[in-house]
Amino acid sequence: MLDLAHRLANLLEPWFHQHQRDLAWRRTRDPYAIWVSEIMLQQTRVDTVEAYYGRFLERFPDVGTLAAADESEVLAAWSGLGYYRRARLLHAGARHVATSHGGTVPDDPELLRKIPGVGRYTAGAIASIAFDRPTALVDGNVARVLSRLQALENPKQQDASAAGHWIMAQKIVQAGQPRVLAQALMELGATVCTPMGPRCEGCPVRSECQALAKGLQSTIPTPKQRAPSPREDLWAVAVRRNGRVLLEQRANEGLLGGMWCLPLIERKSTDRAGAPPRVIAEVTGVKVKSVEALVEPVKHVFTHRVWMLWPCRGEAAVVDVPFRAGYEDGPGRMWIAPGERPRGGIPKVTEKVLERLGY
DNA sequence: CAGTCGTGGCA
DNA sequence: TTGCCAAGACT
Repeated sequence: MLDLAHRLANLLEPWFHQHQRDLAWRRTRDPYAIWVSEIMLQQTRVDTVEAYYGRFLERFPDVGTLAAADESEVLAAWSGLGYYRRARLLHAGARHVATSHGGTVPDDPELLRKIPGVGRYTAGAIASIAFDRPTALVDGNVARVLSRLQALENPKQQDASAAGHWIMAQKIVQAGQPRVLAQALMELGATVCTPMGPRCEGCPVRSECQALAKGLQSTIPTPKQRAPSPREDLWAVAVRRNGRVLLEQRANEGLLGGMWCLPLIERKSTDRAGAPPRVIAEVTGVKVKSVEALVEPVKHVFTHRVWMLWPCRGEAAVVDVPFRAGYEDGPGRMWIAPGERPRGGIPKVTEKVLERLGY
């Protein structure tokens, strides 16, 4: 009698060959391309990634190109994809591989793990998918599949960090073709063993599923409770000068680190006519002669907070003074005309506000 | 180790 | 409309 891992492997391999989705990153065995896809896919839906993956690889076709690029170019290519630290870590990772491995992505999980932005999951994914090395990988999909298969009702055992999952995943990927089984486990979680309304009728491993046998397929894993997102009301200040508006690059650390945004100023319940000119001058270094507030705020929901951005225009007191070349105004400051954008990264939230303001 | 970090789609 | 959450890494 085969053990569970081998029975699962024997069921998953033919199922994956027949039912896998046709995804761009499955049409290559280039470890660099697979690495890029894994970083993009972190906490991000397949449909979203598909819009970025091809363009990114055209612009940065190999490790050397990415390593040689400016960070601003990388962030520009990542704009709109979110979790921008991933892009900066990927860039740092490319430089690490270029420097320490001569531009060749290593196949050893221990070495992969040393690449910036590559954690335990991604190291396992690259090793197993790109190099067909039997290396465990547990993401949200795999954790859910394995939790249901074994009817694990303890939330600590359900988490992707649970030791039991990594042991089981290791046994499964080495019970057949690692490249196939690694993707099959995730594909099953993404298309059949979904968080809500799992399609157990079409599941290749339903005969092995203890959750289904107990009728627990919809209650495992236990939904995690999240703290409510605090709401922040901010003025999004469009300081205008000669028809251009000032953008500033945010600090490298923290939310939207390194991205280009309008200056943001805390909006107190007392002021409604716009950000106080004195505060605008303090924050931007530009004196404004008048401020005009728009009526409707732009709502932007992050994972852990909600921004209510209140656009307001401030006309610079000094006009008709020529800009410097390129309209750059010192490091991290730039004046843009309507339809124009800085070299670097622009988050969606900035695009939303600029559009509202007619830029 | 619990918190941080974007965005969009869907029930 | 609101809430949930999707191929995690890092601190």
